[in-house]
Amino acid sequence: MEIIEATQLFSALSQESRLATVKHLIRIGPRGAPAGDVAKALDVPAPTMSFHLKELERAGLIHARREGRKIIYAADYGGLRELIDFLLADCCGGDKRLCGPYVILKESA
Amino acid sequence: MEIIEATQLFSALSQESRLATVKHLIRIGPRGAPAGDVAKALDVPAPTMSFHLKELERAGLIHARREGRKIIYAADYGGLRELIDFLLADCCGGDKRLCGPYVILKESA
DNA sequence: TTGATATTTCCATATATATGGAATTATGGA
DNA sequence: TCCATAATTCCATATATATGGAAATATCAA
Repeated sequence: MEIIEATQLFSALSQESRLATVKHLIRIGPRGAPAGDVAKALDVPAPTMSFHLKELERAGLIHARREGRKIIYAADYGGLRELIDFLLADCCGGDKRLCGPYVILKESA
Repeated sequence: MEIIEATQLFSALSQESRLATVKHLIRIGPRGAPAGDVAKALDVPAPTMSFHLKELERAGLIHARREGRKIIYAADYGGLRELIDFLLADCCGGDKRLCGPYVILKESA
């Protein structure tokens, strides 16, 4: 992953509501949740939530689909894996002091 | 790790020069490098580099020590490990879709 | 159509971050 | 002391990000 792409991922996760959103959507699983439900769960006004959801989507950490009049957001596991892969492989270069307790069993996607 | 602490780590890594600095200092190893050398290596003016090094130090990703008239910066492996741990454990909660290829061999620090 | 619901876009405002030249502080050597 | 080196702080400026009310858009149901 290019360093510039990585900074965009980090930037997306550098805001409290957004990090909480990602955490929330991972917990919910692939089925996801409508924007309004996420806003309620995090106690954030709708326009603010909409802004943050767009940011996360732009970074490739979540994705959206329409279902009737609801827009369902769900975690994008690919984008999240890329970030973890970047930290463990690209950035840290398999350094034992960083990756010590983690072992890569197979090549990452 | 608290979600607010994690956003501070992500924020520190959300800037190109800073992420490159961390990568550079990890490569160099625990001995570290003086501020001026890092600035030259990344082709960044001294005051700008100083600003970014402070940000990284504040986040706990690097640390500084004086050696004569030089100030030596080195990667803080603890801070970096916390971030990886947060992503794999706290945030993703051991979700197979995210942690799939990684295995935690022992409890993290 | 009309109305209710779901979400987004618009936009003014506030706050935070990044940049780098000039001046300042700190250290060591002659 | 005087000079050169190393790094920081100061500060003006530029840019980016966050916030949320009001208005606009989209969908469905009666």
